Amino acid sequence: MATIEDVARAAGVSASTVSYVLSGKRSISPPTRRRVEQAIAELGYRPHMGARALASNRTHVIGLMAPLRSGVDVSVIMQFVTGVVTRARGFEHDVLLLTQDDVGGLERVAAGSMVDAVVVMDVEADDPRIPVLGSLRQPTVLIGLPRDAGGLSCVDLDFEAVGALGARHLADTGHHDVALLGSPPEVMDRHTSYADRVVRGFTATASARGLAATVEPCGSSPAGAQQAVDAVLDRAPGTTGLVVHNERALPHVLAHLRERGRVVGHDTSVVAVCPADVALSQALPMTSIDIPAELIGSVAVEMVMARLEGEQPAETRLLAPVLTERASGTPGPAALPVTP
Amino acid sequence: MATIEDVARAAGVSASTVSYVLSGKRSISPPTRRRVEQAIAELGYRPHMGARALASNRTHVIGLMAPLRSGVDVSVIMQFVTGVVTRARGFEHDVLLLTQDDVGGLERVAAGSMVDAVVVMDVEADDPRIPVLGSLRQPTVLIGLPRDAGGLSCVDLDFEAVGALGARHLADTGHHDVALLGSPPEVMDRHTSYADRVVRGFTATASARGLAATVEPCGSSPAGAQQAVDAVLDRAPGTTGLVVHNERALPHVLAHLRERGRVVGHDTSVVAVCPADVALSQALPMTSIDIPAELIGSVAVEMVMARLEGEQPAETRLLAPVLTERASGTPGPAALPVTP
DNA sequence: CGCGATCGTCGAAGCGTTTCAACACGCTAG
DNA sequence: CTAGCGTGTTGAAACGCTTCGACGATCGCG
Repeated sequence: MATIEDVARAAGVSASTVSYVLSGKRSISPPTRRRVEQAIAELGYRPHMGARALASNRTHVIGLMAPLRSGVDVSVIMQFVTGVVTRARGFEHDVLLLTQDDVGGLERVAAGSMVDAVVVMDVEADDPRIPVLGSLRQPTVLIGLPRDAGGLSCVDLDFEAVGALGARHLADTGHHDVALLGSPPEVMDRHTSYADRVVRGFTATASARGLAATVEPCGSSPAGAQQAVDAVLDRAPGTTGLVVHNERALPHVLAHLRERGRVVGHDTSVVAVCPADVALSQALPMTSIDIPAELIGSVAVEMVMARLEGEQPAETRLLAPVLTERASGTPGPAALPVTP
Repeated sequence: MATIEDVARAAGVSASTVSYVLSGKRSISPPTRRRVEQAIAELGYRPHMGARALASNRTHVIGLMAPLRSGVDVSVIMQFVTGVVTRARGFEHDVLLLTQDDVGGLERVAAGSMVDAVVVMDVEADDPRIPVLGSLRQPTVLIGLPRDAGGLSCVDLDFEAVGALGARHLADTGHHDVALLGSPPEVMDRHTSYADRVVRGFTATASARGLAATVEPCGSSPAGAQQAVDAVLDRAPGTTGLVVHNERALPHVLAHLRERGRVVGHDTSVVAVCPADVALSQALPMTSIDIPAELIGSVAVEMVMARLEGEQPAETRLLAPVLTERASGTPGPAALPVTP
């Protein structure tokens, strides 16, 4: 491997000059710059990142902690990761991947100076990683909204607004009896931040609009979905509008609604909360509230990068949800007052 | 941050002694070792990985190139990644994540000595990354089976055996008219290695067993699945046994078979080729040939690690597929010779 | 015409490890 | 009693880069 010295020699300059050509931190005369650049090209020189990190205290790597256990909303996770990696590359950074359960890993890579900054996904209401993150010297951004961010920056979809938007849309299209099929029971019980927030937004807006609202957790398996649908339809048979916030259960919910004689998009409205591609790959194109996971990932990187330059104060950014109408929506009873 | 010098001072030894305690490359007397370990604990010392990489030429990081574009078999990809990261941690290594399209990234991280080794996922029959990988000084393992590995090591599920196993199972359970619903047309056309191999194994074994076999690409969308099912059933209405090798299309294939009056697990046998968790989360628990993605990922790491120590010759490992019978299988006509 | 400012370049001092050669010490064997 | 050996420890030299301070040259200006 060619070193900076080799390049310097080939270009007839000193190593520091080469370094300045590379970093642009000092002005270099055009002819010198040209000679250096040519030498770099000829030798195929690549700076040794370890040496660079040692000298400059910058690794050009950011750590990303992602929930790799398969199961929950895989495609959302992939999109987060894609957003993070892609945006990081835009800042000339690479991404070191940590698994969710490897809590010690955060301390390890941070204290070992393997990363310049850290992004953590899937943060829960009372996340045990928050104190750890607070003690790192690297800037940190959380994807998710913990109860107490402990002075850390956060970014997330505004899930409370998601719930509200779902309820509002159903109300606006004439539904009166509505239900939210939420996350799996275990997620609900864990009080994963987003699950609670959706419920809160949904029930608040439903009651403000005078709707009769039911909330039911919903397992991701066919059986779980069936059970949830049954629970809602048995308890409130008049339900005509549903918000479904469980990507994996969605197909099974649709299937079971059908089995119970409901025709989605005709006598029953379903609003899915999921990434657009998932909404489109159902049996019926779903009216949905998008989870812009890739965008959130890239915003997270931007925030963390900003903190890597100047000292920014902690900040929380909640992205406004957007609803797209597709085939699974239909006017509810109140929209057709004359029909019995 | 405490440095190795701080630790040395606190323990009353030299820096090199601390280094040897850490690496175990030289014997250290028990009392000294104890003092050093205590100093490390007290100071919360963590070696600076950049410095270590510079001095030792080992980063303790492996590069992983993964197809992050969401869409194709997300859960399989996640499981690969999980397998790689988890196993790498077992070897005290971390994982740097590269996206599939960032071909230059390979050269960048390798030449910049950011990684000790590279694992590349989703390798195609004629993959443009192979020549690049061949020129790296770091050991490399491909997940997938290119036409010409160019002297690189590979690991993959034996997809030819998968196709054969599917056909054999259907033959053994008495089916005569069988079909393979394969990957999406674009994947087939790209001659992605595994798609071709499944087809080859399936048709060869089917014809060896005297079956009438149809092969049909199958898009992942509801429409694509429907079309594929229609194509098979229209062309060969007597088909009673299906192998489906498309995780995303699977639910739609099942739904459409049902719409066409087929009762899977009763008059029609379906063997899914997919990870076990996907097989279990269908409307009906699927008889399936597992794609042990996590295992493959961890094997890839083991291979690359072996190459990091001694010089191993290139090697190709194909994992034997395993079929698990569940509810979607049923005896075919030949198994009931007396019934008309 | 001389003076200070500006520009481009350089030498050297780190950055925090690893590792090699060497050394001190206490033993054993001759 | 000493030569020789093994064991545990050390000092110093890398590793490849960044960056600070300094220096000579060039320039504008009074």
